Amino acid sequence: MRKPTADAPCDDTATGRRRGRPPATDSADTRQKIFDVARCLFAERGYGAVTNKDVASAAGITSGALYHYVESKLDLYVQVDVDMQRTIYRRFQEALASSDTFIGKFSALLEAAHQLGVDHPFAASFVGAVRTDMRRHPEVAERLSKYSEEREQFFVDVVDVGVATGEIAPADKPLVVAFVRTVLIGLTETISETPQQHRHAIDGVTKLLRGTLVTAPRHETA
Amino acid sequence: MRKPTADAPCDDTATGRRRGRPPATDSADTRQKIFDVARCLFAERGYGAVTNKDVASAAGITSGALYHYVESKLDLYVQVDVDMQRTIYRRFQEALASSDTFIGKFSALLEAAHQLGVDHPFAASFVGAVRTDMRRHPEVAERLSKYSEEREQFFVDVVDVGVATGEIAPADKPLVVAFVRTVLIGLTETISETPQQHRHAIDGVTKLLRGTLVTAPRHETA
Amino acid sequence: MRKPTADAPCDDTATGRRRGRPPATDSADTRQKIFDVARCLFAERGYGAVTNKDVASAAGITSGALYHYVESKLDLYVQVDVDMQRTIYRRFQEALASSDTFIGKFSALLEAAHQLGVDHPFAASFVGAVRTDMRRHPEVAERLSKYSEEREQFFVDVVDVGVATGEIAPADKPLVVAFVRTVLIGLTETISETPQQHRHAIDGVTKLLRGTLVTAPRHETA
Amino acid sequence: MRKPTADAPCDDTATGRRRGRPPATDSADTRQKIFDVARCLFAERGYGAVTNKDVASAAGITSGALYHYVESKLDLYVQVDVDMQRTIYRRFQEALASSDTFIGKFSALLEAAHQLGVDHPFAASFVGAVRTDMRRHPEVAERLSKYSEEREQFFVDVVDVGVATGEIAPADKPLVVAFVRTVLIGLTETISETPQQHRHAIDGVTKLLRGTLVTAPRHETA
DNA sequence: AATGAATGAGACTTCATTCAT
DNA sequence: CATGAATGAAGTCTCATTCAT
Repeated sequence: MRKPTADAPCDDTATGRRRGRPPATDSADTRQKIFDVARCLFAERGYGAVTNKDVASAAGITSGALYHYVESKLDLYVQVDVDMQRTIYRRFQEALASSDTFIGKFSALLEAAHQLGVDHPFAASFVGAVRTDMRRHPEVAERLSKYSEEREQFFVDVVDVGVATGEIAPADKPLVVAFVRTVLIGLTETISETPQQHRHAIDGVTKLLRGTLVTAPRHETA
Repeated sequence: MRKPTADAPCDDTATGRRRGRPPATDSADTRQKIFDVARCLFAERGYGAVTNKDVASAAGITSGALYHYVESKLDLYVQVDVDMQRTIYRRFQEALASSDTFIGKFSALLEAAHQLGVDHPFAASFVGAVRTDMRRHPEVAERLSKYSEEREQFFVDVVDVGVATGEIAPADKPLVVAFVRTVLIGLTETISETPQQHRHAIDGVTKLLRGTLVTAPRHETA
Repeated sequence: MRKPTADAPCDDTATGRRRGRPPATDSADTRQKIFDVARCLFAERGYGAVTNKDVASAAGITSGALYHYVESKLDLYVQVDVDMQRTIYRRFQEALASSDTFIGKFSALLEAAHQLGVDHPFAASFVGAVRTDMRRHPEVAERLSKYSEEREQFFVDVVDVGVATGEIAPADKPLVVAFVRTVLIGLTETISETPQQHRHAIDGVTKLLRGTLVTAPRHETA
Repeated sequence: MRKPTADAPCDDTATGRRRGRPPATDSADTRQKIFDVARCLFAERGYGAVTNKDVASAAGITSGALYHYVESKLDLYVQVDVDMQRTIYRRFQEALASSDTFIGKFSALLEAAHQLGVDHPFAASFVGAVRTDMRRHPEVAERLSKYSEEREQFFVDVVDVGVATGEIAPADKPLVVAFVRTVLIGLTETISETPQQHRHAIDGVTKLLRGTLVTAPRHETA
């Protein structure tokens, strides 16, 4: 069983090595290492600011050797993203299944997002990086556009439940969709900061939804 | 009066200069043009993906001539950011002054953010780009870190008002700070999309704060 | 008036130089130098075996500076070829105009080919290199295919004259076309060797056409 | 009996090995396959544009395994060439023995060249590739120069026969040597095209030698 | 005999920056 | 003030070759 190394910081192991095949090498290990460090580096610095050499030396190989595993830097990025999607969507689907109401589903979603950040910090911030990289690099956008469209539909589906249960007035639907989207994007963007702050943000949203975060001021003045 | 060009898309071509060399090739005009297009380009593609040549040719000059106005690409970025800060903070201070309550101030803040997006679309998304670029490019972070710290304090100050007015329980303060921050970041990230969606997100937050966006479901099931 | 430097050997001038713009530089001179050395190097070693650095340092610049003059190595190659076509076709058209018979035209063509080799040795052998490079590098073939089709038609046109004058039996037309083509290709391939041998080959063909090169053996034995 | 695979196109894919590891994976089979595909690939694209991986995968092995059979890419190329020389010279010597006159020998030579092209199309165009590769790659030239000198002597020997039989005036000897060489090179260069055109070229040369290809025009005008 | 992981040199290309004019 | 020629560092990618297995 291969241990999940996703949580480790992006190592920068550049061990000098001689020519031919290194002894005791497991290809699957190297592949895993590459994807782990790539996820981490892309999450932190984005597509453009990460070089092949960065990835390779963090994975303990040379940049030429990367090409035994991926066809190009873009291909590496895409594969990392596809991996992510799988992980995230499984968790999110489970979260959604845990309740029948909008508030329940949305809270579970936030909770899942938080837990993902705890379990796989780079995975979560990679998702934030992707949105930015799609705007900045046309070649990334082209390859990932189909996935991002799926993601958008996701928000709408959750809100539709709220309309069905009566929690949300049909006229408010666009407002809630936009709100959900804004909050999830905001959370994604801040996930790489302290888990404590992230926790706070989620609790804030949850409390606000239940109407217990903010009350009318003692004396209205404006 | 120089017309505000911030709203124009980042021209990617020198305007077809009719009638030979324009008589009013004023250094100030060129300077303004450079900053306008730089703001726009940096907002759309970030620090790393914009080249000096992109900026220069959109401003109608060559990349060598840029160095008459700025010391380096980084310097240009920083100056654009400083310009932004001034514009934004004036508006935000005005917004804060318009009310004495947390809800009032926060709503005004969101309104100001929205209006900024309408008046200067690139200015607003530039702010979002800066946060990302600071994470991705250490040299940017180093130069802009002092401003971003000020920004953080801003959120805290607003929430402190809510604690003082009794709208926010002292224990909830970190939750509200985190929430405010998350929403504002989420809004900044989505500002470059349709104004309508942005409007919806803001209205959603406002309604939610007032407790009229989401209600308990007709029949609780989970 | 710029002197034709095409005849000079491919210089390998690598003068160390400091950063910015070098003093007393004429862009047209550098451009001319680049094309001259490129023609020469491509002629000698072909598209694949010539590096940008080879061309650049022979032209006295760095390989990055090449990109002020051409968009890519392929583009450089194509431009050199286009230059060549012009020179060659002007000469060949003049040669063809000098006579009304097939033998006259063909002899004049061979003479023009020889003179071209004397005047511009690299130009002529570049043409030979092109045929090979088109076979070896698909990207070259794609860009130059239209020119090479024109060239083929050329041979046919010359032979058609011979059919019209009665020098060639209509049934022999394909044989003569193939012969003309074979000889011209053979000459192109050997042009980079000594001019004396080239001269001999041309004289041999001419004499053969006039029936005075080879006679029946004194006593036929086989 | 191993079937001659020289006529097959250069396979670019390992044959789908059905039924697991073939029992007769004979080292000699693999060796033959390597040389066959190498000859074909080098003939089509030349030394520089063929990679070890191209050869290996067309032979159904990996590029590392190539090194069990040859010491280097250059070594492979040289060995293919040595193989060629043997085949070609045997045929050419047979052709020369079939007649005692220059015209007879030269015609037989052309016929042998054509037949070689029909029997082993890649073999013949490989010879053309070698001449080019020797000019383009010094390392190739160094290894093959001794063979190419032998080849040159060959032409002289044939012509000497013609001088002895009186078919060629002694003073014309250099012209005929150069002509023979030009034609053979021209034929070699065009052999990879349609056999029909090749046939035409040879018939054209033969007819021309016998004085029946081109006659004086009906009315001389120039 | 063969694989396939890995190296290291070198290719093409981009780009921030410098500087003579 | 502006151009545009040029550098040099760096980035993506290719490839001949080596070698543990």
